[in-house]
Amino acid sequence: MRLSRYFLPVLRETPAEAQIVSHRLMLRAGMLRQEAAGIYAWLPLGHRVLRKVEQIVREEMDRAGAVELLMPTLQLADLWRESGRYEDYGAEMLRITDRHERELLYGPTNEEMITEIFRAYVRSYRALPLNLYHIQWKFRDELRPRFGVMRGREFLMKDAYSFDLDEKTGRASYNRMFVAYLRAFKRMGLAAIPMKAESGPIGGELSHEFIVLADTGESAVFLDRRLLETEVPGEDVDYGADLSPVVESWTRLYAATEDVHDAARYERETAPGDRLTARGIEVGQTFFFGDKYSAPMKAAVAGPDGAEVTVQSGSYGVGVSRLVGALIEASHDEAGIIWPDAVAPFGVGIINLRPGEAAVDAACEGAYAALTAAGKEPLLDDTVERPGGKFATMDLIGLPWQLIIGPRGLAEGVVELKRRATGERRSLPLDQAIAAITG
RNA sequence: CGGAGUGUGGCUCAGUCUGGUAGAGCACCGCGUUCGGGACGCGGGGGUCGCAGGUUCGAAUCCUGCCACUCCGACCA
Repeated sequence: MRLSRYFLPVLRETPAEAQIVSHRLMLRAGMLRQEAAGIYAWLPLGHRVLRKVEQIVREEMDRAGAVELLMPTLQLADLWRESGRYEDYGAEMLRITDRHERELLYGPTNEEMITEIFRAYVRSYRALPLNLYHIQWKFRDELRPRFGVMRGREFLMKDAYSFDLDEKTGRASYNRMFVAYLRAFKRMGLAAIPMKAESGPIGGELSHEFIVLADTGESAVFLDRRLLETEVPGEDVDYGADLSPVVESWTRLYAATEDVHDAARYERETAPGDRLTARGIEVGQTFFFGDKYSAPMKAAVAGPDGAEVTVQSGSYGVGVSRLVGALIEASHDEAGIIWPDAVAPFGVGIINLRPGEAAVDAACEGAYAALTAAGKEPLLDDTVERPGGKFATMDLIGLPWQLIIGPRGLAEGVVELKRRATGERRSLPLDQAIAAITG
């Protein structure tokens, strides 16, 4: 992408409404525009990151055997009356009436709808286990939206739903999602720790919150620091195998958010040197809730003996839009965002220090073509502007690499290569710089 | 929903107390000089001052009502 043809409205000053660093940086870096309290337009740069995060989640869900579909944002109230949640959900649910006086709602989650879809088609235990997921916008009319995309009212969520014949296979499905989450967050460059959770309005007894550690996190967490070294399965993980040893390795050490923290247990189960008090951001939650929805909504299949069996279910959410904020909270400095490679909106920023000067333009175009061909998604700053602004903008938007090309360097046969994360700068010939980036 | 606060050009804000021709910096457009880490000069465009009533010769400013947004708290992916 050429910056002169792109849409990147960066701000030099911080909009007054933004209090936390991810919100400030998203607004300043031209990623986000607030349209109403807790409702945002994702501008091109933000949209690219959102899509990358979404794609990593999708790939790991698919790898774990989940099957993607897409359910609507609007749902019929009648469906929610079946589960009894229409009244339970309260004012947080956005309720809508259509022209026929039909009661609708903007979905805050999709347990009811997926159960309705499941029961309409699945009749045999042979179709199990089944895990269906979608990545769709949700709406929860929060009392007080805040922290930008971290607590919006409208947010993009991946939600998966597992269906199994019995509790044992249901727990195996739960474990597959647990491992998929470990992998997805790791790929994004995040340290996300699963912590035992209360299940809240979703229901059920087995549940974990996945918490990203960041100094600016919204809640305090207490954990055994050895969790930071616990291994995450590689992409060759066998989802057909028993994954309980992996889950066990992540759940046997103490880790709790402040609302469920048990100080006495913490002292009993951790050595003083292993205790770590930190702050965290919840980016995902897994639930196994048995027949909480399948029983009232009559989702059952014929078992091997022909008798009808109510299915066992779980649901598994990842806050995709929230993750973009969490990534920034976990990785930034005074100058701006520092994107982990896997989710960076562009792989490398090329700064043309003298647009219009033939030799510089030619070098930039050459680098642009080579990096594009190598799949590095370069963003070429070919705008005519003060060079200082170019450097600050590139730092702000946080691309992993910066390739700085100007007449002075070219006269000596070199360009400058900067690694955003470390600030390391090197002068070297263009072809070597490209080789370093494409690694 | 309890408490506190803010609405003035795209952004940050002054002006409101004490009513009298809407301002500054940044951003934007033009010309020129510049050009290697948020340049400079000259010229220019852009705002029914959140909305609606009211008071007044005259309202961004005073009064009433409403709306939006933000912060603290309780609640939440």
